[in-house]
Amino acid sequence: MNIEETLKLKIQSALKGYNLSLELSDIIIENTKNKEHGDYATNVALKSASRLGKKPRDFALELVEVIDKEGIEKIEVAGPGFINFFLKKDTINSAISMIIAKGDDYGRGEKKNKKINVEFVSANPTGDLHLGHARIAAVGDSICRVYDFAGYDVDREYYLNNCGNQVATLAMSLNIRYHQLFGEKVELPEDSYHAHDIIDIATEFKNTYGDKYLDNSKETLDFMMEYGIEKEFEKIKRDLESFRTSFDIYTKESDVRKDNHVQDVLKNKFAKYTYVLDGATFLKTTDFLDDKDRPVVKSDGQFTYLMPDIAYHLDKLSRGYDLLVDVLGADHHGYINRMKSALMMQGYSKDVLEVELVQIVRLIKDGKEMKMSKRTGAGITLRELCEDVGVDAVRYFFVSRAASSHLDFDLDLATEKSSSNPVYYAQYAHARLCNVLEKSSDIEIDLSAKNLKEPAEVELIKCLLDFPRLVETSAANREPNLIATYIQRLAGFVHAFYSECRVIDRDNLDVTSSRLALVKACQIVLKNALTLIGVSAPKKM
RNA sequence: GCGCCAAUAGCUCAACUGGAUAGAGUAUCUGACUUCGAAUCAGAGGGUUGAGGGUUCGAUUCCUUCUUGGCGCGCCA
Repeated sequence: MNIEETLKLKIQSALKGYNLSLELSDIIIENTKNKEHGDYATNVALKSASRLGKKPRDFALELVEVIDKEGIEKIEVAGPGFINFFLKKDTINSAISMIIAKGDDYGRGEKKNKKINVEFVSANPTGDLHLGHARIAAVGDSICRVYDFAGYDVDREYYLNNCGNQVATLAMSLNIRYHQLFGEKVELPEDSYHAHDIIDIATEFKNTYGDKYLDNSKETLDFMMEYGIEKEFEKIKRDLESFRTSFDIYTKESDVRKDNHVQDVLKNKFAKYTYVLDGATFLKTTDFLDDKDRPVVKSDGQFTYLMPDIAYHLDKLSRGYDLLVDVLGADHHGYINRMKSALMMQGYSKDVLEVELVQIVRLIKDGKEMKMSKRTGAGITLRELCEDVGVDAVRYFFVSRAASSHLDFDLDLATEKSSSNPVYYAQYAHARLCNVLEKSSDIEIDLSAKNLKEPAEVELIKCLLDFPRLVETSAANREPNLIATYIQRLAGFVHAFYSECRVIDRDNLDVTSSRLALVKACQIVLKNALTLIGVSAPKKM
């Protein structure tokens, strides 16, 4: 049981005599920003005084009388009616042994028995991943890590669009590049993929098959499409892997479409919500959340992207998830109400799908915005980014910003100043702690940590105690940036402690062994937090 | 025109989801290595939280009207 829980219980039992029926989760314990306000504070008196017809301050004073004071130095009422707790040093210090005992599991939440599917990246296999995908990958992967650590059952999924116009264009581009390699004077049309990787794949194709496929037949194009998709997708997976992002499930659009499944879904489940106009079939999404009805079958008989996508989301739900999360670029926001409407047609709540929008990243080079485009191949790829700036720095950069924040990525600044990336501040703190532990390996650690009393030490311990709650909040709101902010704060306290309190002092082993316990606890928490956002915790730098 | 997202220190971003004196980094200035790693620390300056109105004990946070910017508004995905 941690300190916050204990305080909540004390408050709850103090409230028993009043007719308030407050859940434990309604009682909010806050960290104080100011030492004069004690270690922790609660606003219950402010919140509920009016329901009892009392003045907040008076009610707070009443409560203080009946709260169990064990482990507490003193309780004060302040301001409009805050109740401030000043804890005994032992109470705070005792947290350290608990953290060390839990180790890698410190901060892990209890099992929630909630199955969540997070789909992210899902980029078309028509070219390299770029800057925007990097942000989505960093945010999506971190969300999954936080979910998992907080106690949710999470599956990471990638939806591979291997049907439709995009991949047909890929085949066409590949075919033309292939012909060009034989000296033919054919130009790439404007709307094909111009990036260099298509030439690489065409070259590989030529090296494998020679001139066997110069006939421009439909069979050849189909074969090239298969070939191109496979090569592109292999590349994507490899790049994501080196970005420390992996998936549990890959679903291909072709599998969703298999055996006329999409036709069946449309006919059997959506017939009453469709109508035909100008030869196309429309879905009445306006009956639910949308502002326009959406075409699901084009007048040429082909599905639009939406219909297989709907079938795909229904498939995910049929696998037993309590919640679907799609992490999408903000330019897809129009998509949300369409999909939710379709799911609602099948009786699902609109909340069964949550879409996490990640704002567009603008690439700045030489002080100017550089438009990224898969078609022209302009921009910077995830791979180049990792090579130039480093995986840790890139991930940290993206995760430390709220997904909703619009941000500019200045390439020159990122490469040139990568050494001033805040990630190194945290990693350095971790390396310093490891160094101390290594140098003192012969000294016994005092798990009771009874000799800690300096302000820098107390601040640090209280920061360590925040971690579990932070994990919960971060997961519940899908905000991994909270973890990054926490890491900065913790690293700050660690550095301050390091300079103020010398740890290893062989003439004073009592204090040394207590401080070593604190050092160990900090090292654990820092590492756990960094792992949550996919950043390494090095022992040396 | 309609919709979604945003606007906080010179710059890049926070603010525990409605709490007490709005905080970090960076940049500028001043100090600190004979000691566990100076990729660090201590300190200074820097704010009408885009503007107005509302809700209440209390608003950067919620509602509303503007302003500015980004992104959408296809039988593309």
